[in-house]
Amino acid sequence: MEEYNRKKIPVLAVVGPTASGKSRLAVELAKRYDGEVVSADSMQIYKGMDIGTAKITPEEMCGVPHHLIDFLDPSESFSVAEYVRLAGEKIENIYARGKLPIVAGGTGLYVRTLLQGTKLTPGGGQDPVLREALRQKAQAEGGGALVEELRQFDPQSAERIHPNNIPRLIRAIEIYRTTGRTMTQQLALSRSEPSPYCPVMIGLTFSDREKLYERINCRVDLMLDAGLLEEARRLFQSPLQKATAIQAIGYKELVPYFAGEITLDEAKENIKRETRRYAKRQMTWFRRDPEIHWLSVDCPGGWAEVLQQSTAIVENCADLHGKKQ
RNA sequence: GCCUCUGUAGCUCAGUUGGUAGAGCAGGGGACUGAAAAUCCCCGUGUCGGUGGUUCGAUUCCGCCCGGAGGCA
Repeated sequence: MEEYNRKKIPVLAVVGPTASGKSRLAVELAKRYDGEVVSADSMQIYKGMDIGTAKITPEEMCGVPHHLIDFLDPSESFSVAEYVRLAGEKIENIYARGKLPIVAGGTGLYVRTLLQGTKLTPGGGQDPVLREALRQKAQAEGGGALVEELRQFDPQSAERIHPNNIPRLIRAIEIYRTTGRTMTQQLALSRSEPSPYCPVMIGLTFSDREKLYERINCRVDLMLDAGLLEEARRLFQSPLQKATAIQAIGYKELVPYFAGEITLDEAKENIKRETRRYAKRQMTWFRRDPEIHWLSVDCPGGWAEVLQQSTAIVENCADLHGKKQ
């Protein structure tokens, strides 16, 4: 077992809800342990979306190399599969150079899929035409119709996915139609190989949810002050269509304001509310993982204590910091 | 000072011809394998302002007190 783990790549991961200080902690730990940061954030990948995604600035990076940030045009779509592939390459490369890979980000799906070593078949079946057809079918006949269609070949998924969750139903059908494999089979297949990583995870949280929300509210105000409106205007000038970027909180809530349908204050409140809900969903995602070492950002000892605890966690894992001897 | 209206969930309000109450929003919990900052599921006990009285029983009726809003002086 020990021998087996040796082969795995040690990875430090910093997760948690938005505005909890992940980026900052990742940089601190990278400086201390000669690491490089691999972002796990589905929106910070986009160029030109800096303020609204709270993207780390070059100054804040303190010279620590950051990967998978700021490299894609907002009109391009992206997916977990691409993320896992790119992040895997980065991690291997960082490790090969004798440095510590630090995965930091709040996109639970990305973090889990990457670190669990989920195997996603290359080119694994996307069919925009089929998607559209299924979407129309759902609209005309309801989600139940998709459930029935899915039941024909994948009764397990038909049972598992709620009839109202149209995108998931579409995806389950799409997998089968394009690969010949059912989603159930695909899930089993993707878990068939052990993860190539040996992750140590630190989760940042708040003992008091209100504190988190105050921080979020405050940060949204700062974003507006920093020029979020201009950034959003620029973003919506380009044709985004169905790109991932239009889902970004902080931007999509401004659309009705630009259209003159709501006031700026209303839009601002909407951004705050959506961010709060997002943070809650992130917590749900990460809480489920028993491997995470949780640290409270609002602990009595403050940031210094968080840092101290974090280093204790790293020191505790020989693979992370002792690999160079 | 007098008169009228009003005080019910964090907020805005329903409601109970007297048998201790329910919507929307906010909020909470959960799911999550190719758009995930997305998508979806579940969750409503609160001194019915306080205090006396009538009553088998009061949040509901009556008195007084306290807090709002308006009107007359």
